[in-house]
Amino acid sequence: MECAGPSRAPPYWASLSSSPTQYLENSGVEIMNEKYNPADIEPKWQEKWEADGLYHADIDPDRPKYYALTMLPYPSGELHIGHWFAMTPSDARARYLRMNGYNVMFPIGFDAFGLPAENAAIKRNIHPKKWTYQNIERMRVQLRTMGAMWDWRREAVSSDPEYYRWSQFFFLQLYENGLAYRKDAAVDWCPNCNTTLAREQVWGEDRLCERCQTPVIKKQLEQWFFKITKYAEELLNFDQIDWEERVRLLQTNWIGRSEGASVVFRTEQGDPLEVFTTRPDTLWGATFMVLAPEHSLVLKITAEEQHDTVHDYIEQASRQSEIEREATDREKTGVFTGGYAINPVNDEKIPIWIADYVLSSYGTGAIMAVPAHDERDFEFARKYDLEVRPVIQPEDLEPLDGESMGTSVVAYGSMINSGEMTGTPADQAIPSTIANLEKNKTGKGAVNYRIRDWLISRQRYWGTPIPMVYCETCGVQPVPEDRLPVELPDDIEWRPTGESPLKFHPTWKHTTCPNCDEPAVRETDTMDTFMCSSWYHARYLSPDYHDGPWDPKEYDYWMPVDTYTGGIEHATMHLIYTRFFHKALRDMGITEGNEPMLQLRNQGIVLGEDSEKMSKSRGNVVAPDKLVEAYGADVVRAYLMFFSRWDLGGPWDSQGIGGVVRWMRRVWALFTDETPAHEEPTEDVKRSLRRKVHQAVRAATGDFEKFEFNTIISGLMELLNEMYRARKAGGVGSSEWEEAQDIYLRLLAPVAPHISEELWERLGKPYSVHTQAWPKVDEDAAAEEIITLVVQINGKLRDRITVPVGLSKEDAQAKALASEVVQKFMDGKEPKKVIVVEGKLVNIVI
RNA sequence: GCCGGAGUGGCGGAACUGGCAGACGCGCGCGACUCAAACUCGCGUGUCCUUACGGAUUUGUGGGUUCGAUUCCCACCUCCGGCACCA
Repeated sequence: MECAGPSRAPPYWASLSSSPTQYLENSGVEIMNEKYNPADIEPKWQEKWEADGLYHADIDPDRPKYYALTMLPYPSGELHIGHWFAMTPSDARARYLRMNGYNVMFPIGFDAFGLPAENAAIKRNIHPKKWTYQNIERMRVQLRTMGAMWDWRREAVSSDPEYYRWSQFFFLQLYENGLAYRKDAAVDWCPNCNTTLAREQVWGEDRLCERCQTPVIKKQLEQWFFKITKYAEELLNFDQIDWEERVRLLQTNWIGRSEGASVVFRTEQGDPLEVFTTRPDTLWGATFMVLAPEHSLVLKITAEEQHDTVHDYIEQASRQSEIEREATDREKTGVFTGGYAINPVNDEKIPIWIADYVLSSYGTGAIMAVPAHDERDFEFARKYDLEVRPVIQPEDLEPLDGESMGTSVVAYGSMINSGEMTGTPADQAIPSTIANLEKNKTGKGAVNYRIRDWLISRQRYWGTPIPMVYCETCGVQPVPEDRLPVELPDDIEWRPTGESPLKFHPTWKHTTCPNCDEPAVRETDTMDTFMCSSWYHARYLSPDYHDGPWDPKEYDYWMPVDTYTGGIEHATMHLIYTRFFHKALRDMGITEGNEPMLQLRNQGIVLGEDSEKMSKSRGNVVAPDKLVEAYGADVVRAYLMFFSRWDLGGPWDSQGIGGVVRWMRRVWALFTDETPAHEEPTEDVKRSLRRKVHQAVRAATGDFEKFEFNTIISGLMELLNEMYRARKAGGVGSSEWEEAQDIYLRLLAPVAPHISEELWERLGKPYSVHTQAWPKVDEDAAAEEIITLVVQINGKLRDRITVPVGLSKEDAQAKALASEVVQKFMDGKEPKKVIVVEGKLVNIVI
């Protein structure tokens, strides 16, 4: 193999003293009857579970259902360690719930449409379909090595015609309900992906394509949108779901609700000119208005003598956005239109400007400019020498002067220079102004949202065709439901031209109008793949169902999703789309309930050993297949749960996994070594073992509920250490020992399904450990009888005393004061105060 | 600029409701086994002082509340994430 260069990180096993395989072979524990060799047991059990249908989940009205869902993978062709990190703890938790009596469904499938397939096709001249389905084949094999409890009968692949036919069906439903519409607009375009993007797919200040990190540009195009804005308010409500705070915040910020007022100004020509403002209390300070260059009234209001200037500016603004995204310097520019507007609150005539700092896509595309109280307007006013008139006087500031102020004042305060409203105090200013506007019918309280409608058109081949037809006489026509699916043709040429490849197919786009039967043309754009993933959780329920997107019987039983797990990077994409989709379909009577997923938890990212994001070019990619080969799936699963907090993720540590290898080997050794005890265990040993076992059950149960997988593993490690101690003290063979073994394997089962099944069988217990009940805590057994009380003097730890549980405060105090160490530190002084916390400590204040 | 999160040993991390900080693991040190190594097992391992016994100190920094603060409050510093001409 060729060396990739000096910056390449060593492979993950390089720090081990030998190759992974040797590492395992050399590690036999002497006392064991047989070495722990995952390769001997893991495939064996995987085959048996599959043959037995152990993880099939079927409708069972007698058991509570539980729908556990992990985000479906994109079939890139290589299962990533990130997939393992996301999926194996989710699997463990699904198993835990199953052991708790739930009828748990844990399905899997593939998000199979998308750009990488097409890019691979262009690069390597392989059909996107072939590439995708080959990858799916390979990933099915890889996924099986996890030993997860997938119900493979539920597998759905979003690029199957039987799947996307229903994506098309939903498109039509949205269309018919006025939630899908076509609009000519300035949209985001990725010049590398050669397609438009949804606003959600443009990231950060630099406006980079979410997929390829290329700066996006603006293009004026006719595109399809979904009216997600209609649901903005409802999407802000998370009352019915248990989603992580950070996701709720991301979505809330993304939706960006602002409260204020809409105010209707009038142009000189008498046209209403509506603006949105969050500060109606500053209305009297509006000294000019600004329209976005694209605003529909611009040409009408432009005065004769300003025509050329305005025209040039519009021209320049549109060219600028086409060539380059927003200028980095951000110097505001604009021109006077020569037109004027009348301020409804004081009938004042103010000039109308156009400027590109006003966005056509937010609010009404027009603003009232109040330079005294808005930073942007202030900057603009000073640049073009426009009037600055303060109308709000904050209490703690010197009286404001428009001529001399060096910056705008955004703070609240009492109104000044505001006609009849002058003198209104801060807390009244906004509501009073709104009331006034409403009384005069010149405005009203209003709410605006930052979120934009979801642009779903993509100029690429490998996606769901948009089921619409354009007819010269009848216009835009939906494809009738009974003619779905509109299938993708296989014989296609991929030309990275920036236009949809379907457009260049010789015959595909030609069809007849569903309305008049005359020749018509198909829509050649395909849908955003987030459309496919907005409803896959429901297709999983019945992937082979033909009479609808899903079998209503299955839907009624399984929905909604009880727990959804996946990456947080989808917070403002998939996770917001899927909520919108569900709510839109609910309003059409297709889905039930207000939310598709009740509980959401997000894992962090596994970084390379160099703490950088894993990437082929950095050479820091950890390949799960190699890890499984070297250590076995159980070890990889357990290590991924153990190495960090699940919600945080963190750098991979190839040394650290050794600790989990050792633990698993010690588990194996303890359960397979049949050396009889040499001595009888004391009652203390047995009692203590039982206590530790039940305390461990309590801890593991709580940790599963809280998604704290790292402490589940550490708890199991501790319990194992405890069992080794008990064995040394002669515990083997007692009934307490047998209970400990039994419970240990049940606790281990969700985490390490193979070794626990193998050892369970070796103990002669009935197949399968995975259908056993999760152990119940015996509170009496878990209770402590003797505890250590901490004795503090002035809050400093001075002594520890051993006392029985339930010792009275008086006795605890007496016992603490009697301690020799305490006597020494008290130095003959009398205690001023003694605090006794039962079961915890005694603090003596002197 | 706005919104949010996080700072605990050499490292990943643990700590119930304000009550023994550092569980568990990695790494490191010493020892046993071995001709030797690896593996495995045992012991130790926050920092400083002390030969030792022991003591002091310690959860980003500075304050506050409290008998007692990693935990609550205030201010600040650093790092991370999101948004950003959103009126």
